[in-house]
Amino acid sequence: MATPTERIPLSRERVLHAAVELADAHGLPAVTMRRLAEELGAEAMSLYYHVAKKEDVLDGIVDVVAHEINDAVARVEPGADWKQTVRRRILAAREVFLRHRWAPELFATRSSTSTAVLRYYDELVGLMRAGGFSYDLVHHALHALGSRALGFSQELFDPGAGASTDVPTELAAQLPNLVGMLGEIAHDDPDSTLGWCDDQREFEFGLDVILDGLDRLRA
Amino acid sequence: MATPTERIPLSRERVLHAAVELADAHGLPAVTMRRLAEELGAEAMSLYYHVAKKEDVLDGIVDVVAHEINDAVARVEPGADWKQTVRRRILAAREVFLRHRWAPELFATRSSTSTAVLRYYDELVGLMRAGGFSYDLVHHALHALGSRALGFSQELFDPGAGASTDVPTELAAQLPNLVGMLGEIAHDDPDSTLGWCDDQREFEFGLDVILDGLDRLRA
DNA sequence: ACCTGAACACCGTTCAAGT
DNA sequence: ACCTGAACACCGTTCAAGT
Repeated sequence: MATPTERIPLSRERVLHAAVELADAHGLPAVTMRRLAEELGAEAMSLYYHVAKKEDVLDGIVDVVAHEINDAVARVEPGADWKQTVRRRILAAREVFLRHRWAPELFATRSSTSTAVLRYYDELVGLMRAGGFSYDLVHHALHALGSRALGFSQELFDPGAGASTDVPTELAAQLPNLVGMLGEIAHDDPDSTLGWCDDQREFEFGLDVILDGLDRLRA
Repeated sequence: MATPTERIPLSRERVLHAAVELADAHGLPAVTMRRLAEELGAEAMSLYYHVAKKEDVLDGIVDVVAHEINDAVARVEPGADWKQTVRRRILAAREVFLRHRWAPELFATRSSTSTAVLRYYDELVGLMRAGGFSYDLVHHALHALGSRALGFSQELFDPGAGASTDVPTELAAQLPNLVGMLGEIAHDDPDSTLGWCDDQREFEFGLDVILDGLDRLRA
C-alpha cells in the first residue's frame, strides 16, 4: 500500500497548484522558486525541469485563475437582457478574485494574455453583440470597463481608509474637503456607514454607472 | 572654481530625482539600491543615510510624481461646469503619467498614500461638491473613477493588441467574437481604425461614460 | 526521464569602521 | 555628519553530474 509520504512526481500542474496555494496562504512575495520547491518537497532546481522560468510560473497561475473564472461564469444563468447577464457574470468572476486576492496585481502586470482570459473576453463580446452592440462600441466598452470586465477594480487609495481620527491635525487643515467627506459619511448617514468600506458595494456602483452608460450609447 | 566633476553631497532629494530618472530611462526594475548609488557616484550603503529603505525610495518617487501632477492641474483653467473642469484636470494629470510610464504600476501597489495625492483628491472632492454633489455621491464617484481620477486606467489586455494576422488559426476558431471584432474594426471603419490603438481616445471615452453617468446621478 | 549540488551573478540590508 | 567595505541572508538561473 502507498504510504501518505510516498513521493509524488513533480509536474507542471503540481507546481502551478502549489504556487496558487502558496500565494493564497502567504501572498505573492512568498512565491519564490526556492520556497515553492520546499513546499513540494523538492529542490529549487528541480522545478526547471517542468517550467521554463519564474515568469512561466506566474503566467501559469494566471491561467489557473482564469480557468476558475471560466468555470464560475459557465454556471451563471442568463438574465433578462445583456446588461443583467453581463453584470451577473462579472460579479461571478469577481468572487474568484475574492478567493485569490493577490491575483489582480498579477493580472495587471502580465504582458502576454492567457488564452483562458481571451476566451472569457470572447464570450463577453458575444453577449454584447447579441445585446445589440456594434463591434466598434463593444471595443470601446472593453476599454471603458478595463479590469472591471474581469471583476476587479484596482483601488489606488481607499477614500475611507483614513478614519477621521487618525489624520494629523496640521494635515487635516490642508484637506478640508476630504475631511468633510469623511466626517459627513461617518455620522450623518447610518445606511451609508454600513456600506462605508464595503468594496463590494462600491464595485457594483461603479460597474452599474458604466453598464448603464453603455446601454444608453447602444440605443 | 568648481570643476564639473566636483562631488555634490547626497541628499534625499538627489536620491529621489535620480530614481525617477533611472525609472524613466530603464524602467522600474532598474531601480535597485546598487544601481541607484552607481548613478549617483556613490556606494549602495551610502543611500541608507538619506532614505530608510527601498520602500522609502518608492514612496518618495510617488510623491515626486504627485507633486508634478499637482503642478500640472494648478495650471488648468476652470471650465463651464464641474464636469468640464474635472475632465480637464484629469487629462492634465494623465500627461504626467505619459511622461512616467512606470508610475501607474507603482501608484497601484503603494499601501500608504502620499500627502500630495491626498491634496489632489481633496481638490477633486471640492470641485465636485461645488458642482452640486453630496459628500456621499462624491465618495461613490471616487470609487467609480478609481485610478481614472488620477489619469490612468490599467489596461489588462488591449483588445486590439493581437492584430488579426498573428492569432494562431486553431485558437482563432475558439474566439469567433473577438476575431470578428478585430476584423470589423480593422477594415469596415477607417475613422475608428485611426483611433484603433489610440489609448488616449479610449481613456477619454471611458472617462466620459463615467462622468456623464455621475452627472446624471447628481440630478 | 527526472532530480540535485555546487556555483554564479545578482538583490536588500546591517554593522562596525573610516574621514 | 556623512560615507564605505565586508558580510549576511536571500534571490533566479546554469550546468555538469547523479540515479
